[in-house]
Amino acid sequence: MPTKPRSNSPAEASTEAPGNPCGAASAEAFSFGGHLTSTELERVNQIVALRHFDVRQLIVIQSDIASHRFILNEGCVKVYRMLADGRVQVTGFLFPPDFFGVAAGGRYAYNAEAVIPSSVCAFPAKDLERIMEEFPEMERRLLSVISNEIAAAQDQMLLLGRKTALERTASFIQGMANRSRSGGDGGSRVFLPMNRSDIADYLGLTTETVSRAISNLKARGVIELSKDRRTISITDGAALSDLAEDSGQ
Amino acid sequence: MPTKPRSNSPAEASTEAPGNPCGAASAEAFSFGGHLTSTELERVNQIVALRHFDVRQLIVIQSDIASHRFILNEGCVKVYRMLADGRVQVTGFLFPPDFFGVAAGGRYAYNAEAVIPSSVCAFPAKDLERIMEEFPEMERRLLSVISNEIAAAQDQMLLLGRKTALERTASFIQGMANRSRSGGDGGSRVFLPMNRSDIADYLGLTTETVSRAISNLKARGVIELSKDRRTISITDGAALSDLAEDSGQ
DNA sequence: CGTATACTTGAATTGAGTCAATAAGTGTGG
DNA sequence: CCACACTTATTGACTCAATTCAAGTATACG
Repeated sequence: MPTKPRSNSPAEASTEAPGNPCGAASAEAFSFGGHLTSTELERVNQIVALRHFDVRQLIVIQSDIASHRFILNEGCVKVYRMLADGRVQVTGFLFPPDFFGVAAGGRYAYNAEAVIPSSVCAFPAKDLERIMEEFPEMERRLLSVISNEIAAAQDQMLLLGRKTALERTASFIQGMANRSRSGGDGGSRVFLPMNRSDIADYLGLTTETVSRAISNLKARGVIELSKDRRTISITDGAALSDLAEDSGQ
Repeated sequence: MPTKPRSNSPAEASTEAPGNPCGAASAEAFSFGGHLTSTELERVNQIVALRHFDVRQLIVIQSDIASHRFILNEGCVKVYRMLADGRVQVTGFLFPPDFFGVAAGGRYAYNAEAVIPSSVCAFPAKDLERIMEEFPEMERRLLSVISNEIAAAQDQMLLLGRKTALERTASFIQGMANRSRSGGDGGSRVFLPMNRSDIADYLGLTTETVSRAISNLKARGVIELSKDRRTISITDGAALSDLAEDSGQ
């Protein structure tokens, strides 16, 4: 028996709302809390299906017809683009209860792949659209989610275009810390579910450079690394912020 | 008298729809064509105001309260972020009839500055919101516009994270050519309203590197430069596409 | 316990940046 | 129309941050 049992059965993933595999995730993602009647919520539940994905399994493929929209229920997903010769740029990491599957011109705009075993709630795009027409509240919330996504994309462009390797790595660690903080976790301990190669592809660097930058931060006394090197403790948050240079944010 | 007179008076900008300074721009941007009654259109016109901006004049400032939304009526606008030490990343160039002024958390997520003398239609955000509640059609259209913006942002992340200077420059020229093509212009001649420094800040390079890349493309016989170096003729579109590596698009 | 995978570290290379000079284009005023 | 200044763009020489190539080490896993 593995030390960290993973949820691979729909039964386990649906503990929060029996009969609705995605209750918690969908409600949280669309900020329904109290805004939908049980009838309305049931409407959403009718069309949702829970799907499981193993590590490195593709969830959506760029340029495929965008038949579904998704909410990440458990795990971590990387969103990325690829050039013909194999160069990869990860444009974002998703955590529960992130929404994805946005399309441009009826087709998915990116690849999405499970970074660790993950489960997602899948909504047929057509059904979701119909429900959105009924509940404009939902559409407005989606607009706000996507607006934030644009702001994040612009931050990432600034990082990729103008920051040094050390600054990129510091920004990444700080960003992950902010996410897990809002997710309820204590604060200065950050778990990184993705490997160095995924981080490198997100930061526009190589694995070696990411590794060197992390070692550099460790040597400066800004962070500490766990034995498995996937958990980072921030020991000097001020220094990390300085390096990250998050001016406007 | 200058050879290319610019429209600096509201009167000249409102030729298309007398009494409504932004008729053409707002209708086109929201894809109303035929979908709004004259009463509804009038509602939009009531709240719009035309504003003029000189070269390098700021239109919106990052982190200011996002009181207005805009549609570019004439000219060209650069959207950018800046680090504390002055490093700049241009996240996009806007052309008529692009929409901008999207906010995250009630505040503008970026700076926007006129690249050439420009005019914009300004809508008070509150009024626009109210109108959107009345006409969900508009909101859905905005959602689609923003979705495309995310796809473009991801393309740009791939460019900034993984493409060489030559590939970035080729991608930029091809992107500008696509824009002006859809804008009605013939095809292989592209006018670049922005200077090399703005291009460099968009591509995550320096002006020198952009200049070298353009010279390289010229030497390869892919493009030709006009005397004023702001108009590019694409002489080998296939070679340009190969260099740009626009896999999925 | 041994093998595979992931990560780190070192040395050499290189693409883009920096610094510096030149060239071309624009605008002004005589 | 020309001379001058000013801005913008190009080109060259050198530097450096990050990549590439190459070991080496640690951790996970069967």
